[in-house]
Amino acid sequence: MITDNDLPLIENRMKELASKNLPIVRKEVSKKEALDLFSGKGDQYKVELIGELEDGTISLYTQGGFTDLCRGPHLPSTEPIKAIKLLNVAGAYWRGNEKNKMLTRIYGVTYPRQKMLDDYLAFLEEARKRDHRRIGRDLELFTFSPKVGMGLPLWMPRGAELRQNLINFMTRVLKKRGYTMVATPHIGDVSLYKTSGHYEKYGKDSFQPMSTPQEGEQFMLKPMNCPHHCEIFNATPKSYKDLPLKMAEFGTVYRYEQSGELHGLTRVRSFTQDDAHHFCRPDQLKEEFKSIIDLVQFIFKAVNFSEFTAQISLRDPDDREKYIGSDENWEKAEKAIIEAASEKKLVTTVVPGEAAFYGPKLDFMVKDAIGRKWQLGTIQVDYNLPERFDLTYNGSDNQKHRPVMIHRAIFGSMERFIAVLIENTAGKFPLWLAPEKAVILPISEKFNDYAYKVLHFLNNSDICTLIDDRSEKIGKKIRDNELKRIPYLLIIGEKEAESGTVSVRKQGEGDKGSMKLDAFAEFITGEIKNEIAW
RNA sequence: GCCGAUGUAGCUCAGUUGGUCAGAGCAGCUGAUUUGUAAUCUGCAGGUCGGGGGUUCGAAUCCCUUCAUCGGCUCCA
Repeated sequence: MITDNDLPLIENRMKELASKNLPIVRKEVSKKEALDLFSGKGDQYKVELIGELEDGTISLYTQGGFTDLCRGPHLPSTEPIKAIKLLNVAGAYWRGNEKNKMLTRIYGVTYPRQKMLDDYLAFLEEARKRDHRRIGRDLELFTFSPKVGMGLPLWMPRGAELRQNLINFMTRVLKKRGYTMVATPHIGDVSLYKTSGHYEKYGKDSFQPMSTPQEGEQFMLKPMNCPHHCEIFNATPKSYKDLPLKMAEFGTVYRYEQSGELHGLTRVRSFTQDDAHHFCRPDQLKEEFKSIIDLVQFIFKAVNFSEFTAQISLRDPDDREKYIGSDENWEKAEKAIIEAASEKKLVTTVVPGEAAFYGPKLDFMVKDAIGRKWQLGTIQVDYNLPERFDLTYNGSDNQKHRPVMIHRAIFGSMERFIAVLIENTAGKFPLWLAPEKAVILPISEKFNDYAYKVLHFLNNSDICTLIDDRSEKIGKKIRDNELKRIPYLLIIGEKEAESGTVSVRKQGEGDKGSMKLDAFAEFITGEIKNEIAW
């Protein structure tokens, strides 16, 4: 068994071999030769791989006394290998299938120069400081409690304020874009999810249904909002004039995740989606889809996520059993996504086999501090739920027609979005998102009266402000509040009290001079408007 | 769930081969100080060393087990 303790030994051996400047030689062999070679070595895994390769495409690489099966390419020799660091060891299922045996995989990096490796390791070190779990604790944004349960985040006051700022912003944007807000319960009858198909697909791997003591009704914790929204759609007759109908909810959902899957706020068992469903006519599908891409771009720009990637997830053509719905509808849905993305000039990668079981999707990913990609926004076309819930509208021909549904989330979930936001900003949130915009620092207790007047004035002006009236020296207060990443520090002493001003210090930038109190309030309000207006 | 690692006060960490080893700094509370742009001083309080079991005269230290966390794998409606 290999453990972390073995890594230095292996690393030294690698460096030793690299310094020998061994040539690495490629040789193409027949399938039979390859099979003979590796079965002779008793290498069952290589033999398995070779068995699936085409004769004539098999290449071997030899370095010193070691010969390996590999498609290549390889370095011409070990000469360029100058700097090696083995990072960790982890289990990995053979060929990525959890039904297979788990092998041991060693992760490492190498660079042609030691300086480049050092830079990378320094980057990893810096990235650890931006870990949202660490910042979340230091800035008192969120926490977890074993008593509440793993994977169930608790939003602390400052985190809840931040979260609410995002929700308020999104709500304003949605209303401007013609969405209507709804609200639905956290549980739903099992039959709801049987109708939707989720029970059959995920029922066994979910939190199990709870039942009422007298009636024996069966309820599930809501794992998604769409079935509830379908029932709202169904509650009143719909006309083609009502479409597209865009129904939005900040809906909290609960999903069972395996214990090893949980990860800070990015992978949790309870999370709040900024969920919405567009119910539209088939001919409106592409336009609706494009409008959502536009919304994603708008929101991501607002929070400075300039480096996102977009992925189109299609059905696995070799495994149609995994999916529900007709081939015809799948083809229509996939075509609509591809065309919409192309017409919006979105750079995408297409990945077969990654679709949801009911439809293809377009996902937007943003990286965390150490470069892991997380799915945030998602747009999914769905012909199935409208069938299953028998959703209809009256067309201009006075006939019943079936709408198409688009599921979409922009943030994805508040939890994951904020995690990525924290890692991308290192906790230095833009003013409009910051839990508190300013903190007042009186030089001494003598100025507390004026300081509290300032506090009340700002809070009454909808500028969330704190006061630090501890009997500490001003340098200490500045340090502590800088570390809390509060955007503006307002220093108040004799001069300010006499002139009705505040001395403004911007987080991370230092002294900005003094301003009249009302001018400061206007300035802050203006800054926030600038940040989220465009 | 699987593989590996980690788990000492709220946080960051010390604790030699098992034997006054339960400690420090920061945070907290006291008192003093009333301070002009990134750490004022004093005192106090805080931990059944993740939980449980075992080995031993004796366990934070060794073994087993369990829980949680971290890095991956798998999964992700």
